[in-house]
Amino acid sequence: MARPKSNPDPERRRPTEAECNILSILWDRGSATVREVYDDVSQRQELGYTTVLKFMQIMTKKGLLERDSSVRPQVFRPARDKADVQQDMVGDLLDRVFGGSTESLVLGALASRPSTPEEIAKIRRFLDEMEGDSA
Amino acid sequence: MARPKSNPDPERRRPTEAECNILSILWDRGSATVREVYDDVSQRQELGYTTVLKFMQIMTKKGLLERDSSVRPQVFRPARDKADVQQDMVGDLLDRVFGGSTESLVLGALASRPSTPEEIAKIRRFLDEMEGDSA
DNA sequence: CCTGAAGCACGAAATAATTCGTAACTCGAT
DNA sequence: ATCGAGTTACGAATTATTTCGTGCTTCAGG
Repeated sequence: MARPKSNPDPERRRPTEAECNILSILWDRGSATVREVYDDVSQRQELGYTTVLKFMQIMTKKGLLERDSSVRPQVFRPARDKADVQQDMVGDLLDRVFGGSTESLVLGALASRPSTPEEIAKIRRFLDEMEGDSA
Repeated sequence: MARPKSNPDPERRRPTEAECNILSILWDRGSATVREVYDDVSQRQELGYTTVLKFMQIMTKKGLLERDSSVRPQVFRPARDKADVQQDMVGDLLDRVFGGSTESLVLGALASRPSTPEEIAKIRRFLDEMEGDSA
């Protein structure tokens, strides 16, 4: 029963919640050993060392991370640019929850957090740039 | 092994992907029977009737839907406002993927889709309103 | 009242995600 | 060469998600 859904495109795989936590750290550091990621994660979450290791192994298999096994404590780094993945994920949410309406999403984002005038100004500036390019 | 994570707050549960599909329909219609949701979903996805029913039962248990069993084909409706849930979900993504940076998210959203000048104008108008309120 | 089509509840199977334990491996200090 | 601490691989348990099948219930038409 329960025929599995057709194998999803490995390139288009979105990181899960736990994977996002690890990716954030890797994006900040550029690269890191399991121990380094573990120490970082541990500051806000109780999680075993081997759990973090396992995640990073899975993520490597999924193509989210790359691994350098030539050095002794092996070093991992993100396989994709932060901005790329972020864009994929927001695009995903856009389709799944906001019916593709960018305004609704932006509106929701702004409403979900108290935004400072500086942030608003930055967004405005970005809108200007967009129009400048397209016009 | 694998101690389960502490039971998540049922109020703060985010709908899964399949649940989002059904919620979208319910938000559009206001309320609907399983048959109606099934007919709608079926137009773009091959999915059994009882599958849809099961989802809606689970969603009711999770508090995402409310059910009126007093009428014959029972009628379901969303338990929470679309805007509320959307806001929760975008807030979630904001924290998990964008490090809480609203500009980054908005920027990513705009970059992920070709936006029309009309959309940009609407967003700008919304920014105006926000500043008007807070100032 | 009887019956068949539609509705509904329940359980179960398959996959994905989360979390460790254990055991094998590696390497610098003795 | 050896030993112990840190590293890595592997498998397994548990929960969540997705997907139906089966069988009971209900009600409108005869």
